[in-house]
Amino acid sequence: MINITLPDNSVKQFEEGVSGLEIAKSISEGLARNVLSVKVNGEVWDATRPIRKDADIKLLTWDDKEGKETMWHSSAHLMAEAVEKLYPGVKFGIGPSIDQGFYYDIDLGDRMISENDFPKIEKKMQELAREKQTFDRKEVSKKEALDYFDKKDDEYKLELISELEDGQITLYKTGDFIDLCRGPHLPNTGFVKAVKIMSVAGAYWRGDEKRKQLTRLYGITFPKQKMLTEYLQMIEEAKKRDHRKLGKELELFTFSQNVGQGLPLWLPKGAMLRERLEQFLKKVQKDAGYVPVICPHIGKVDLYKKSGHYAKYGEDSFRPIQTPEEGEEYFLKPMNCPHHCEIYKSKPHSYKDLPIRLAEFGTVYRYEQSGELHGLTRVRGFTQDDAHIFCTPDQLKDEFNGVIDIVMHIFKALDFHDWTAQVSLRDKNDKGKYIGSDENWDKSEKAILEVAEERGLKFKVELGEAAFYGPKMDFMVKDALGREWQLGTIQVDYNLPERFDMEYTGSDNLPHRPVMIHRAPFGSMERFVAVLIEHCEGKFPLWLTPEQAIILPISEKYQKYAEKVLTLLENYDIRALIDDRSEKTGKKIRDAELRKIPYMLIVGEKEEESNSISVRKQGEGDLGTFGVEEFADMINKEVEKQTAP
RNA sequence: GCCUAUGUAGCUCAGUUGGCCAGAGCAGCUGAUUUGUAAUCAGCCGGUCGGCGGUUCGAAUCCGUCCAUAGGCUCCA
Repeated sequence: MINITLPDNSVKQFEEGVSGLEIAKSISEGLARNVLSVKVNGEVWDATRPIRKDADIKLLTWDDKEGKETMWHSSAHLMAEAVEKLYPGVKFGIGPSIDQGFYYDIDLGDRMISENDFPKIEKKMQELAREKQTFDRKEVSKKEALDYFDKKDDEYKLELISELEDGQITLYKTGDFIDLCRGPHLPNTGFVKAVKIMSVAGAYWRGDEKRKQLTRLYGITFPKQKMLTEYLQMIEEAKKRDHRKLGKELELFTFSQNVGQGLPLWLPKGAMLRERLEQFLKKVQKDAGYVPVICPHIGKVDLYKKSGHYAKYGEDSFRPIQTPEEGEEYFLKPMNCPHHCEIYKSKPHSYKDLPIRLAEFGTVYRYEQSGELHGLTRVRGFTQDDAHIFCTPDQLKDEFNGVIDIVMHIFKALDFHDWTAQVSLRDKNDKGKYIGSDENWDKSEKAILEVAEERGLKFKVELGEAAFYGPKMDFMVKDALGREWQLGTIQVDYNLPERFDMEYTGSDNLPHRPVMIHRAPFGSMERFVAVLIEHCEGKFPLWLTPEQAIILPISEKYQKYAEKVLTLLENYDIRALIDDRSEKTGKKIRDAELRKIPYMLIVGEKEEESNSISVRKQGEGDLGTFGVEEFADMINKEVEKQTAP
């Protein structure tokens, strides 16, 4: 007999070799029907795998993250089995579970799969699921594994096996399909009740663009049909928040094929919104001791050779511009830092001057690959809310903290809660990717980690994600469809001060090297506005929205009164307009609701007589009658509250 | 850049065995209506069917190519 400890710390005795599934059955049949896998001493196992020693266990169901992973990973096998039956002779790469579902990378040879083929794959998967095939685990030697996949001529599995250690290789067999796999898996395929192939895409083998491109099939499965329906509905809802759709509908920005790919055109309403964001940050920065600078959009190629950017990105940039005379080449600036370095160098500095914080909303141009462009989140011309802080090594930590303060202030004013900080460090095994001394890297990486920990930030560390010149902390936020984007960024740089030979005179009267911090709390105005649109579904906070109120006269008779109200509101700095069309009030309300204007002010006979307005709030309905000044005060108080530090 | 799709009026979308002057709703314009909390009525205007080339007696429809867009891969100073 062995002792099994359940999550509630109760201990039960079972025969040696009992499985998670059998333990579940001993508790209740209902539970047994829902157990997908089992966590044994912290490791997720097949629910059918025998447990031979005392153990802490947790039975995993759909409600557990690991339960979902088991379901989806097994579904990847199920899909592979279906594909192998429908397309005999195909070879398989990897097939993991992901955040929402799973995928499998497949080498189809000369054949191809398109969306039209999804239904028959889904049908086959459902057929196989109904057979309740078991996932049979088998521990094999490396040689056995290699022999099997060699016979199958599957070079991808062979490559994976060759990197594994002998003695820890397992195969899983489902129906006729045998796969190299660590597991765990479902008790049987019957747990999969709803199946949907989501999309097909090309994916390079092992993420290397120099290697073969395989066909990646994305899918998702559920233990209930209803869950699939709900999931698909949720995606449809999320699409309504897509900034590309709302940007068009709300007339914020557009693109023109004649201007070029990835070059956004800000329409008046979008521009007003963006300007307000910029003014907001400018004020915050002024209070935090930043000073403005302005630089041109081009700079000599030599400037970027000096900074090191040319060697790294020169070939992948827009081609240089040439002067009419021979010999001089200029780049469209892909970043502002080299210019700001030259500003620092325009005069000698004392340690008493530092820190110096140079800020600029600088528009930059980068040649992004065409397949990467995406609405306003990934573009070829964009404006960074950039600043460079030049400080002494001793000041680095305080300055870093000061920048985080600004980022937090912005997130609060815009009601962003769902962000994570990502600390990107270098990959010490990939030295060629980075420039600068190990000593400086170590120093700056340590500083960032200390700050993150001291502030108690929710952060994760990513090795190998650092910029080529230094480590960084990025603030990540998800878009409507769950894709993560980098917004704010703070980057430490010991490299440019070196390359530009920047100095300050210390109290010891000797020259010293300053440290540089690149930082952009919004990141880029384009991307930030995109994420903001999705975040608030186009219903911007009152302080930001281009149109705060719309006056709706009941009929032309009240046009004069509407104009009077407008003038009053304008005196209170409220952004309002009048809908003077010859339409019924219901129509005007409907249109204003769709334009997501926060307040609708209805004026007719009643209001004119009592010198008032009827206020309707977008999305909420009638708020009752207000005096105009009373309403204006209410609006201005709300705005003040939203932007308070 | 690569894989797979898509591209018809300002917007959303009909239009497939290739066949008369390519349709609808919304938006816009004109007129009527003078309107009370999510769509008043009528008329009108508006399209090189993404561009170019080809097959065909005939192409929005079939083929090629380029451009743009979407989902992914790679990349992201």
